[in-house]
Amino acid sequence: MSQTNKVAAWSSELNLICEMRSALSHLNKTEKKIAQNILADPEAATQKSIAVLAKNSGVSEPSVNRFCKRFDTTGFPDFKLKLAKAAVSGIWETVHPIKPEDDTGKYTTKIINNTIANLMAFKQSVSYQQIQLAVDALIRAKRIFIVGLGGSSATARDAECKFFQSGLSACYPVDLIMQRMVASNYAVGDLYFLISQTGETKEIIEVAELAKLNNAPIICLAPEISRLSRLSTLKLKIGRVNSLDRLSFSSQATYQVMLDILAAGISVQKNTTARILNKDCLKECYKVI
Amino acid sequence: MSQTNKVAAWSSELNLICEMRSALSHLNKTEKKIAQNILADPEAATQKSIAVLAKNSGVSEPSVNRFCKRFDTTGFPDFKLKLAKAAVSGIWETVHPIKPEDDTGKYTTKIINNTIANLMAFKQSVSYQQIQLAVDALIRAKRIFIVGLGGSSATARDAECKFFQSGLSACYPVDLIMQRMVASNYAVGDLYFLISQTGETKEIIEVAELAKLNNAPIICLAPEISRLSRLSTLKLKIGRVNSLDRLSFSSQATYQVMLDILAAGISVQKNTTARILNKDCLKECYKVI
DNA sequence: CTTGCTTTGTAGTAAAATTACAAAAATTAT
DNA sequence: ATAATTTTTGTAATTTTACTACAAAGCAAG
Repeated sequence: MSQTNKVAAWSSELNLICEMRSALSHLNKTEKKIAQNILADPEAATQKSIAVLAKNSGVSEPSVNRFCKRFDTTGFPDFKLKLAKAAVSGIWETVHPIKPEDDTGKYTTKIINNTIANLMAFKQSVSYQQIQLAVDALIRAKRIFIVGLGGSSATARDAECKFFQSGLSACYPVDLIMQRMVASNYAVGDLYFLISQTGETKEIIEVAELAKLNNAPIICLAPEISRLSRLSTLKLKIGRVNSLDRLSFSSQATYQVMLDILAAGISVQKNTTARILNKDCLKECYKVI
Repeated sequence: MSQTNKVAAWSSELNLICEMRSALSHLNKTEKKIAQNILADPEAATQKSIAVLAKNSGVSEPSVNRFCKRFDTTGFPDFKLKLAKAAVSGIWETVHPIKPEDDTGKYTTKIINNTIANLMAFKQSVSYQQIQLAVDALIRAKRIFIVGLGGSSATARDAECKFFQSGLSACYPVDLIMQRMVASNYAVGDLYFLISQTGETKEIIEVAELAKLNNAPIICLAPEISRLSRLSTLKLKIGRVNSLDRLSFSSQATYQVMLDILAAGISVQKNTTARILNKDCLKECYKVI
């Protein structure tokens, strides 16, 4: 049967919505009607019965049922289940802004939820390859210089701690003059790790440009579309769900998590794990901290 | 109906599996049987019919149906749908330790999931009253001195930024000598905000003791059972899900979120929101950063 | 234009979920 | 302790929902 082959071609496992999208052009008119109806609002489709969906699409119930089975599902209920799973990522995209009239409980849960939403979005969009490349570069580097200004200065300090704890030679020069000095005195083996929430701050771009003059490798933690990103060799992009709304910094936590990931990667790759996982050693570490 | 009230208490919005977990203790035996059966393998439960699930749990079908309705769903199919959504994220699971053999994808998702798990736990355990008290104290204070050492120094810096942006006079003295100076020169209106992941670091306890000598108010961000906590006037405790395992810092993000919450609270309460929410002003801020 | 194939819909069937009601258990008052 | 009341649980019937078999319509090739 030619249909069975088609099925194999469509089904990929990961995301039913994506599958439907990409299959759309290969579908005949009845199937297309159904697909379009579902894709118009997948979330809503998960709440409908087969009868409603069939009527809305202008086709018969068995057509819908057959449609479902072609997407590697056992039937309509199973299809809805998989559709719901696929739609999940979208659910987290709604970020609740904090309002002046919110009470303590309200803004507290909102902030936590927003942070979780950002992390979920991050989980979807994160590129393992980029992380792998960054970890490799960090381990290979003889010296790592971290720069972050204003709100990102805390993140920069955080990076310094975490990289250092993972056994790398990381340094975060606090003042701007030192930062410029560091950037313009590039030596082979140096690596610049630049952090910015906007990727547009004048001073950090200056630092990047100075480093660039020496063809130094630059890793940046910044929005994808930004001047800083364009100047960098390796971009660790973080898709921000939330708006510019300053009352919810929730995307900043994502930056921190990215650092956690890099630190874990470094430790794993350097096989320093054994030493680090040792509890006694841990307590030693904490004493120092 | 007392049941309807119960429902309100359980349902939270985010994750059905988490809700079930936390509700477990308030459930009667029939409900508990069902809950445990589902929680044993939520993914599998989404594939079962109400009849199978009822039989497996050793209860009747209507009991399962009633159980579902108590969790803010319209019935069994809706429940399964929400369960599938919750199961897809994989975040309900108890923290996964990072292993040396983990590949990039593995440790990346593990760290993100762990962080989310920590945030979920935090959401459950957080005390609005404590936050309210902390916000009040911070606003009332003439000067806020923040201290954090080692891994917490980044958090301290973060606190400085966020409090300052919310319009408070916050200062984070970087070196230990300055910290001691600040602690021993208490003036009326001063407030000490001490951060520590362990609550046991010698130097920060020293700072706390110096402040204590002058009967200064101390807010601490530290584990509940710790020396630092005992020395403090107001304790912002953060329940940590994860172990001492240094490879997953995931609890640190929770500290940052706590700061976000406090900053939001300060802004909301000071009614500075109008100014801050103004986009142009925001861009100005970012330029500076 | 007709034969054979594919696609779509109708009607009936099976399964699943829900409701109404009754029995059992637990709680309270006497 | 026991009867009365409330709550909880289960049985059986009902309703809804999804599926299957089959027939009609549409389409392509001979």
